[in-house]
Amino acid sequence: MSILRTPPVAGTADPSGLPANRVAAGALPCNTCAARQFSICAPVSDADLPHFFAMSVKLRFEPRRYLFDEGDAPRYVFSIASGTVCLSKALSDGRRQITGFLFAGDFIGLAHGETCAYTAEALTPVEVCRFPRDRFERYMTEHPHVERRLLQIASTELAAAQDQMLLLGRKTATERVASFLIRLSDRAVAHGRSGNPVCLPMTRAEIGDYLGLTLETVSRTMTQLRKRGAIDLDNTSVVRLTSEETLRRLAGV
Amino acid sequence: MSILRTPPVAGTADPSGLPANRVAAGALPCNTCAARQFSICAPVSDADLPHFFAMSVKLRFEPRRYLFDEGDAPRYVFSIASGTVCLSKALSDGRRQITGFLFAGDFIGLAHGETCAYTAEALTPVEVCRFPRDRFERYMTEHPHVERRLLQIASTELAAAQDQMLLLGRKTATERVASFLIRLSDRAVAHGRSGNPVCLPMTRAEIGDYLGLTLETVSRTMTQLRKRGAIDLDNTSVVRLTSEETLRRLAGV
DNA sequence: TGGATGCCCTGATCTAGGTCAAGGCAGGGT
DNA sequence: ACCCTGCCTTGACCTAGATCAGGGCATCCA
Repeated sequence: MSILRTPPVAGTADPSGLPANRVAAGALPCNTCAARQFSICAPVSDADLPHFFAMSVKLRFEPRRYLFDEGDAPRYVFSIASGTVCLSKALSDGRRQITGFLFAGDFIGLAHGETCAYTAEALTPVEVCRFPRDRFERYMTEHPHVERRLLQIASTELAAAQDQMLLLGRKTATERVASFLIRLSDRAVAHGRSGNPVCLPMTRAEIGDYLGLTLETVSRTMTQLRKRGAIDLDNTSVVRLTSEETLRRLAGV
Repeated sequence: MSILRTPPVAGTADPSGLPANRVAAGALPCNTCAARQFSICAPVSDADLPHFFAMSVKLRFEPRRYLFDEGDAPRYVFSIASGTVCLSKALSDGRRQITGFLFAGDFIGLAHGETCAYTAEALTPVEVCRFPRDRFERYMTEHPHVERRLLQIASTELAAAQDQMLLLGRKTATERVASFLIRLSDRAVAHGRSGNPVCLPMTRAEIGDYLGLTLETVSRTMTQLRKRGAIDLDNTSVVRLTSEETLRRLAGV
């Protein structure tokens, strides 16, 4: 696995040219960060934001780059500013399970023990704020609001994981794909974007690795949903939900 | 679903006969609770234990009783003192996925939103300490050590959930059953008990609902593991791991 | 302009595990 | 002593989805 790991590409997010962790308070990029309100930083007070921000470095990862790999020492935690990341676990023969797709506002760094429990890979160009794990934990200890927020995040993640177990253990291929499209749509709405033309910033193979199916089955199921009048494909990565009701029924509760 | 719900049976755990939440500090059942060191109460200081304990009621649930049901208002959180509980989610047609088996020391109450996200059912006679959710949260706010501990628990649960997604999405039936037996064995060891004759306090159907298989496949796979020399069945609910190495190999990483 | 590459779709065939059915065995009640 | 019930096992058969294979269509680069 770790052979596949590629080093991160340093970002250029701070237009001031100053080192990312030494920015004047008034010019904090956080103030214009679209992901802020959905992020771990949401409960950080304006007064404390410079201090919080000072712990971080903003980085950019190109598609197919790894933020970290299963088995690495967990030195950092991340908050996604933009782009799509997938988390995955692999078996030694190459079979893998994607455990989640993450978007702007999502936090990466839970569930690690002595080593990283999963791989985090950029699927699109990704911008993240990266925090050293130990400093982040110290900060949390001193700022219970942030710790409380992280507990909420963990709790939400856990509920999502349980939903996914139900999907993987008991749903049919049609139900899986329909559920997946609905979740993406609902998530877009929750983040204030349109839920209807749903963007799929991942390949059919990646969807398959998320849904416990092969890419062929994902593809076949998509055309089947199209023929049933539930969706329409503008191109392979933009899905219009022509009948959300049909889709929700096919998703099977 | 909620039709199935049965009311809890009040416990008789406190031999003093006093109401469970009014016990003298010196006589705290916590002091002799075998589960204490593995529980949410582990980080509670001895000095604070009476206060913590005063929030709780000790209850006993008989097999097949529900602690709560998917969709209920989440009024309580629980710490298991003894017995086995399963958490599950169901589809409207009856298919269900067990998302976890819980034992002495485990905490129940994460991952709920407005309503309970899953059903909790006693598989054996179960003793729990039950805390009102709101009082428990207030206590946490005032005792960061407990909140920190809950975050650790949530993080561990999340890692386990991701393992389970890999199992459900990508492992074969043999790998699933072998992984399951190994996990039970490892967990017993982690709790200071013997890892080798593994007890299965759940039925084949329940194992199937946990592993995304049918009870027939679980049964067939067990006899296959027996024929391969990996395990031996003393009776249907006690498994001896005759070759742990074979079993770990069959579990596939 | 013409490969080369990466994704996607679709058809033919295969198989792991599901479904259906029958029988065994232990424990509990009368 | 007998039945009933719940659980487990095993056999015969079936099917959803995997596997294998081929072809299409963008995008990129020489």
